[in-house]
Amino acid sequence: MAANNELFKGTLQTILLKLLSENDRMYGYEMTQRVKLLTEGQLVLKEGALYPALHKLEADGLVESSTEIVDNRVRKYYSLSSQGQSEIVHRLVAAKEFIQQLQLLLNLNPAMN
Amino acid sequence: MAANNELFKGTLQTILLKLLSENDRMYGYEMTQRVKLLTEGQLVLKEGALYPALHKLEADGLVESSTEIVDNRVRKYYSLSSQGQSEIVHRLVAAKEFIQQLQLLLNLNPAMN
DNA sequence: TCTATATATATCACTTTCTTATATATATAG
DNA sequence: CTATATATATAAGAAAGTGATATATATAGA
Repeated sequence: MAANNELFKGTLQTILLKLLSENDRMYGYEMTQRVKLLTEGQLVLKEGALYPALHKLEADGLVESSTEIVDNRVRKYYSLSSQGQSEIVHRLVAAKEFIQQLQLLLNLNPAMN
Repeated sequence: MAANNELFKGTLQTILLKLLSENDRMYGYEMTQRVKLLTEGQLVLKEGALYPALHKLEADGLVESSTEIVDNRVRKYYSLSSQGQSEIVHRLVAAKEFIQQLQLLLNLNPAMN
């Protein structure tokens, strides 16, 4: 998933849910482009990570999908389920705590920049 | 490794190297206690993650170990190798970038707290 | 015309890294 | 006698990535 480091392991689902919480509906390829744009090319979502992750989120009931034909190509739109909407709230709290603990352990607190 | 979330996947090696960069020498059990103390019990290093990680760091030449008998019990001290000392610098840069990108993607920027 | 690239999704073999459980051993507290 | 703390180690299994491959359409360029 990550372009240059291993640290993003475990964060992909949260990133995808967050994208969907802001965009109502998105398709996989669109997510890869959005992330690339937001991180200025530093983080590249690979298909081998992305699609299985989306399938798992759907199997777990956190997202719903619908397939459409656009420009003669198959496109699969995802959106947050109601369960996914409550789940992303918890995931963001967990992510925030994770970042704080990691900054603490690595002495990377924002105040020390 | 983590007490309550999956996000720490991939960060364990960096945390261990950082501990050793600050402490000259530490043994495994000591690291678990140190992390527990620093995170106020929120992050618990499990043995099944810790010891294999230390063995891997040693196999990769980033740490060195020496065994001692203390209080009649075996204790294995680890310290950074010279390679480990240069590696931790890069890992901390990568961790810092990782945190910034994650904050960006999840809208968890410090300024928004 | 052919090729490369972009768009778009999917799966599979493999690797890494974790969890959970088990094992061993000593010391101390109840 | 038992539980807990100290201390290290490994093994089976799960989860989540990487890298490669496959399929299909559209477009740009040589």
